[in-house]
Amino acid sequence: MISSPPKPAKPKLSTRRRLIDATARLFAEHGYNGLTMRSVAQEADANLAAANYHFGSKDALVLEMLRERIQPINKRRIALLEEARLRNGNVAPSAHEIFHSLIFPIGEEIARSSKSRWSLAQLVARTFTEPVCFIERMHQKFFSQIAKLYHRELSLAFPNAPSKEIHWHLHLAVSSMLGALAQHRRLRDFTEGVCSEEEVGEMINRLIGFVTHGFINGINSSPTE
Amino acid sequence: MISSPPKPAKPKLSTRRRLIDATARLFAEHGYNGLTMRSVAQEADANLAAANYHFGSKDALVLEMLRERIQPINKRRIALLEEARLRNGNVAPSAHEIFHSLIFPIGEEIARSSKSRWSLAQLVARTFTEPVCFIERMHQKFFSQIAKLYHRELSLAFPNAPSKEIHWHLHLAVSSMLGALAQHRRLRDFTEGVCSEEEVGEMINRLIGFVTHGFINGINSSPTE
DNA sequence: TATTTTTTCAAACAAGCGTTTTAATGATTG
DNA sequence: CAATCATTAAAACGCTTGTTTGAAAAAATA
Repeated sequence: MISSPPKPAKPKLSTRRRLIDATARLFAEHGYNGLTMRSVAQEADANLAAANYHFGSKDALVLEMLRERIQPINKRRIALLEEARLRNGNVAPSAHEIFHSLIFPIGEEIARSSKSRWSLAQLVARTFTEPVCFIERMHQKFFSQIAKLYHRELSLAFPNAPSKEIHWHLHLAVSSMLGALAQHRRLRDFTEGVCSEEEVGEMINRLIGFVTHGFINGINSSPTE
Repeated sequence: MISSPPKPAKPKLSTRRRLIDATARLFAEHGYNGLTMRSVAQEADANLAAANYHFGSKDALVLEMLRERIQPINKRRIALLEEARLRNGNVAPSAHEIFHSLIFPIGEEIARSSKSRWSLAQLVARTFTEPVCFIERMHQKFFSQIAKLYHRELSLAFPNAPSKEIHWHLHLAVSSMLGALAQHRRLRDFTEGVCSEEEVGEMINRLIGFVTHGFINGINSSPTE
């Protein structure tokens, strides 16, 4: 009897794949400086030299991980904006639709990556709070055009609002989103156990409403151009 | 002719003082892991061993710096709340007054520390985003009672709102505040030069309005108890 | 199967880290 | 002045960091 070779229950992913995933987990939890090549190797069940072999350096490894994680979110944002535009018959999307398209894709990704649920929230937030300068450069590369896009979109939704006011309140809205993502893991402690981190959907929906109202009221209570 | 001994233009502050100030600057800029004892010594123009001599360890040094910087802000918050209560004749302060008391003291401190203006904003924000666990513990120690106080205050202002809703939206408000402080230094980049980090007062006032409206609308558009 | 090419592995490297030590200096007190 | 204390200073400690090396193993190609 020729037995087929026993397939391992877990067909091991490629070393490269495991390295990137381990990097994402550890970066989200410990930040750039707290992430070490040795901890990545251990978490990925790989050799210490593997990461340098596949990516060249720690910087390149983290950069590749961030690119892989962030780009799908940005593409989804643009798709949702386009959807809203079509649904309205080429009329400018509302503030709520705009901020929905900005924030909702993050909730989708958090829900998709079922294991270690809200680590992606931390990851996105850490991208903005990390003091390491090369990450700042990366952030600019990935987000500056998105920022421009949303400013344009909001200018269409609020044609009478001065450009500077839109800049100000978009900045506040984005900052609030990042703050909420970064603080999400402290939700239970902060609320004395009343609210749970499990309710990611709740958080995302409330956050969308929060920044939408904050933005609208800020724009309306400011001098028109 | 006996000349009086030439007084140095800058009467050097105590080593301890210089170490704490240098720690504040470097912690705000580089975070806990990016701050090294050697960089502190250099920034403070002191010997490497001085920090260990005066504070015992890196942890103790950072902790003492945070305590010194944060406690005045919290005292001012409580004082402003008390002021509002007296002004209203013991009637519960409004949401705007409550969030004003929460956020305004930070703007005052930023304005007071004229040099390196918004580094205090980063410092406060970093307290919440640092992954190092002992800082998390410190945060809990300093802020958990403040959080309880504000929840109580908001419950008085919105007697019909369910406690959980107040928890949720207070969390969002605090997260927004921290996000805005953390992102403040990117204001100019984010807005393509339209808004400047110099306008700290502008930022604080807009932020107070932003979270107040976000909070009120969030509470009002949620089911009453 | 023989021969490249790619990937893994253990070991070592120099550099930077927080901390400690020991001696020298300065200030304070008797 | 002498003696005690607090502070500064330079050097070293053990440890961890990112990266490199050279040989072994695996995979791919011919």
